Amino acid sequence: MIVQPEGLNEVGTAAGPSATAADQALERRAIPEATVARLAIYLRVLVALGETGTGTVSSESLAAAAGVNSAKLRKDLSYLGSYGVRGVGYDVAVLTERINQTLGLQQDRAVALIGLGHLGRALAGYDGFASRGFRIAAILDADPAIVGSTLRGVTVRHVDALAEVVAEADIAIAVVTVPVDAAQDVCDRLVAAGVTSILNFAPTVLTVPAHVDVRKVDLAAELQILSFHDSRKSGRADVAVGR
Amino acid sequence: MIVQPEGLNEVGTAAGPSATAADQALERRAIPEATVARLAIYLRVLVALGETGTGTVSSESLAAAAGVNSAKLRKDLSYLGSYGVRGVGYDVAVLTERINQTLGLQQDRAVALIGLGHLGRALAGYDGFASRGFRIAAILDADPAIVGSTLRGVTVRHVDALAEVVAEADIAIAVVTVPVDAAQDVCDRLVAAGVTSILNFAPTVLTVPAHVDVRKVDLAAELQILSFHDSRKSGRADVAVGR
DNA sequence: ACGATTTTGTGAATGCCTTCACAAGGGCGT
DNA sequence: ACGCCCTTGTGAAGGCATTCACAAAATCGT
Repeated sequence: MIVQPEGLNEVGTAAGPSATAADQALERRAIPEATVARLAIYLRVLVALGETGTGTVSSESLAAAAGVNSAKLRKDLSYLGSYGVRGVGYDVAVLTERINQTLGLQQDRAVALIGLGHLGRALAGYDGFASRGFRIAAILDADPAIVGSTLRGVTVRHVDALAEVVAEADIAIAVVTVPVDAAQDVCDRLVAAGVTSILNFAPTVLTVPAHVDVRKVDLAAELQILSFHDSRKSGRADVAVGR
Repeated sequence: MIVQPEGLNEVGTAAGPSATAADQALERRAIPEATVARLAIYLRVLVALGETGTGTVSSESLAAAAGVNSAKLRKDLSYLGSYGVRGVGYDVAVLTERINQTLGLQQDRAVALIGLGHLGRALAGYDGFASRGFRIAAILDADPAIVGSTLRGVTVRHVDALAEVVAEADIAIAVVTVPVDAAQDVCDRLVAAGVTSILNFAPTVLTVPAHVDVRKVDLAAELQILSFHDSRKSGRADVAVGR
């Protein structure tokens, strides 16, 4: 049972009902948020298929591998255009490329990592970022003891130099792993420096202007959601207690 | 989960003498998945308010602090019963307690952590778990070099002992931070051992029986979603390239 | 060349979630 | 006590997202 609706993450983009005809032509139909989230999954499966030498794949089997039903997958892909062949399926290489393009993964992107605690270090060492075109171009922290040290070829800078660092490396995406108390402040500075996308691991709601996207990863909340479902399965102890 | 048991969907309105008191106490209305995810956020805000000594809070200000609109918040809370006072607001302590109860957070829960790489270590050291009633009761890894060492008072066991460890500590929730290739195998073993809720950090789709809940945290996917929105903001370079 | 077979792409139907808008309820001042 | 003001709780409406189900391609075998 896969309990994961839209859950915690929300992107606040007001993509807008006000698209011009030119925009329409250039952009195709607006891609639903739920579809974007799944494209990333399809992409991973496609890359894996490509590595095994698979040339084409049907919506049925691609959907199975991605854990969704095939109608949904086909509808998702239809937002990208018509890239399948009836009676055959999708060309793995072509579709991979098309999704990469749609997600804007063709250029590699400079990412700043703010906060080098346990989690920050773990993320710095996570191959999944680099291998998908996200290059950690800057690491910032507030602790003078680690500023100046080098991690994965990147020198740790002080968070007070945030504006310069962001400008130098042309950074648009930041990953925030600072303590809760510092999160909104760091966030404000990032926004002021021109960052437009933030992945927030601090367990707090960040307030940002409308043009900035925030996605939140909230580990404790994830466990609490599991706890909710779990307590409903086993005996309903909570109900016995409560009125 | 979305089991949707009895047909109590159409809740009798305030005046309606519909369900018996016993029914109310046992079942309540089914809580939408989207609401459950937000309860965790409300809870965090409420706890913070409680610490500042705030006694009551209106839906308007609680909603603002949680980053949602007030109608949504009120509807969410209405699934838990009627705990507000018109003209006044919600009692912070009462509501905190009620959400804790709903999420099944009154008992503390034993969690197993499988995989002690960078991310696993970071999670082991994360206070947010322990402080919310999730006790890391077991740590497992496949590397003989670290099996036997102690982390945060817990001795690392070999992943082959998974079944015994789960049984000993009565574990229902597992956090999986093993490499992709090992994830499905570990998952299968967890399920066989009786674990019913899994938080998966490995970037792969886990296949599980219907009675098991899986939630996935996919860091690379999060960045890709940000990338999508980002590339639509800045100049639309991808569209210029692509057809 | 053509029908059988496969699989896509998509209108239509359905269902879930959010938002609106307001009646009902509760406290407070006079 | 009474009326005013505030805020909840919730029907109803509106929007998205998912699922259904089938016509429209495209291949393959004969």
